[in-house]
Amino acid sequence: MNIGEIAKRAGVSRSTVSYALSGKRSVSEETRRKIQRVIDELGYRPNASARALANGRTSTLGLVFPPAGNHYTGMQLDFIGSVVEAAAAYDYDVLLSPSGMDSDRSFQRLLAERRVDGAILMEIRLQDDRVDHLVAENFPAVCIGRTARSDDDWWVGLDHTALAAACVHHLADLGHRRIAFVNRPEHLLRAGYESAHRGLDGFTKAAAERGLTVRTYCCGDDAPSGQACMERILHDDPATTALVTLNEAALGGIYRGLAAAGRHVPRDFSVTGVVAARWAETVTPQLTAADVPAEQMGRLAVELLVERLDHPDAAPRHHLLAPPISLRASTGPAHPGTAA
Amino acid sequence: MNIGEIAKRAGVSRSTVSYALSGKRSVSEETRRKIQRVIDELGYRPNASARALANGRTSTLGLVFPPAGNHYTGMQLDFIGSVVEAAAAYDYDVLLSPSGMDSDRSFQRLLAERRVDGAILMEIRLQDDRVDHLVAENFPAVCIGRTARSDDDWWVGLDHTALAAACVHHLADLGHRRIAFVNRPEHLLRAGYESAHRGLDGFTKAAAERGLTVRTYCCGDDAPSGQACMERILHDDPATTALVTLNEAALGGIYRGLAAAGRHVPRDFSVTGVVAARWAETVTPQLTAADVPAEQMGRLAVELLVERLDHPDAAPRHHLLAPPISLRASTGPAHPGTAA
DNA sequence: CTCCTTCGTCGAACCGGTTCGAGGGCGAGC
DNA sequence: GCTCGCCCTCGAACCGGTTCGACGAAGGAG
Repeated sequence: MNIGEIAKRAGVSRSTVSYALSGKRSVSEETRRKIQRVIDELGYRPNASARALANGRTSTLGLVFPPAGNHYTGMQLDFIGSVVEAAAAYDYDVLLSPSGMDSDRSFQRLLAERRVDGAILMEIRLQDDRVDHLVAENFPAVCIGRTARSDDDWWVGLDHTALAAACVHHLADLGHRRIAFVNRPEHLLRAGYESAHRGLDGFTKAAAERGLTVRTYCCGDDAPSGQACMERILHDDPATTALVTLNEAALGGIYRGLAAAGRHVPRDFSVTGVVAARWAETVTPQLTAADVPAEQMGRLAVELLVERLDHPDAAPRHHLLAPPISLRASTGPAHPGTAA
Repeated sequence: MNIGEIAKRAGVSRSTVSYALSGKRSVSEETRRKIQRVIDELGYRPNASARALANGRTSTLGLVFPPAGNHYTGMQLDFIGSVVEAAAAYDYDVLLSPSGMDSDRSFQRLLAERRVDGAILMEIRLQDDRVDHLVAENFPAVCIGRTARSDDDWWVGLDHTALAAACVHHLADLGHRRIAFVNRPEHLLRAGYESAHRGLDGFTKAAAERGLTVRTYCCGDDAPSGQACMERILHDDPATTALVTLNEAALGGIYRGLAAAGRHVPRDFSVTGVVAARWAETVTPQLTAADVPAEQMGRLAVELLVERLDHPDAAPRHHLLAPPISLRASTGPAHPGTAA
């Protein structure tokens, strides 16, 4: 039942049981065995709440992500999985908190009620009140993504600017001159989501550098939106021969839109973007893309957070990742007849 | 800081502050306002661990799912999202526990250390030690899926037998005579996962009823495995004209395998199965399938669990769902020339 | 033989809430 | 005017651990 019960049955005091379990003071071998036997018999495990209250640590990490109203993307899901696994390796549990908006109830619960020792934030915005709030309180947190001013903060991020630019250069090298950009949904762009902004930035600058003609689009996070977006692209400029996308969930729809328009990938039209490998391999032809290393990022985020928890005064650290483009089957040279 | 600090500044006792917050005893309007002002000034929120210790409830639900080593399927991910959202509506947090195996460390933590008030289990096996254990302890839990003996238990499940059978009948009605079944990976089947078993059962019985020639396959949870499996199917019996699958993650590979073999869907080959709508819509042509209502199931699981927590002696309840087949574009009449 | 350590154990206080029983103040009823 | 009862409020105990200071016994040094 509780530690007092164990103590009574072992004929020792509560504190001795506690020391036997924690090893923070020496306990005679004989006493330790006596206690251990009682514990094994009763299947005793110390109560987590009591322990958390006494030593001020909950052994739980918070994972803060936007509410699922708009479905999760595969990338977000991969993050969740890898964070949970990595946390388990450090003996931390993970508490999920669907808190997109600033200072909402769920977020407050996590922090102010001290349910978690630290937090990992997903879907960061360039100006993010949640992050500002955490930084101001010096609360141990690590972001997956980074805000506009991120030098003195803890995060693991993708270099979306460089990745989008790499996609543009890849297409330009293949001879494409008129390309489109399919971004995340418009409300996310307006809200300032960093991947949407930096990706768009990288795309636009690289395209200007290479003198390409571009159009940029926002697209809902689902297949039907992807198809509609593809139709719009071909309607707006039928001479478009390639696109770059950050929108994983729209990918299936984009492919369908191309098929419906009679464009063969990659002969008539090239598609590339920033997408986790397992999703890039789902479509046919498989997508040439900068593979988002979601698992690695989740693991790194946990490692950083654990380090920050163990060394409260450590200097901020971060990892900026820029995976190379994996050449698969969705891009090819611009068709001479099609190029404008 | 803590309730004592609030009490001191408001000039009352700690118990009065507690009652003012909980409303379990009446507090004069004046005192209440005084306390509230101090709380607002200091931004006080009661410590969750202390509260949990005192009243024996953590306001947290555990979500037990298999470790991500084998990646999550879209369905699992939809469950996680909907469970978290539904739980938030009832003021519960959700603690994730990656515990596929019986009685492993993470599972023990949740239960024995009383980190959660109740648990939701995913990926149930026909004989499931975890479930037996929970039932034996009368621990408040709800399964997404059901064991072999499930009458006196709490669960939300899909009628996989009926769904697989419905798929078979749909194909038989279209004139298909030689069909295949693509199941979840073999190790899951061997481990006794209920969806794999019941789905296979329903498929086999319905096919026998209709006098169809069948082959059944296990297939890894990813696109490359799906493609390999498709190749095997066409190699083993080139006259196969349709298949039924429970394996969402393999779907993209199955389509690719068909394309590689020059089989057009649905003209030359029909594909159907049990898949969440948003994934069925991702492939081209869109999949005719029994749409797994993942969101509804997650919500129902939380509702059942909350009810069980509120009424510890309530009789077991469950929901068996059998969504109809949504006709999309991946099935068609057996081609006269192709049918054996 | 005495003094001083060291080792093992214990009791008590504490973490920050909740809850119970008791008691003070005040108005109503007789 | 006294008593009864109600409304508020308070102090103390409790939830189940951890941790600190103290203390008795055993052992080594002088």
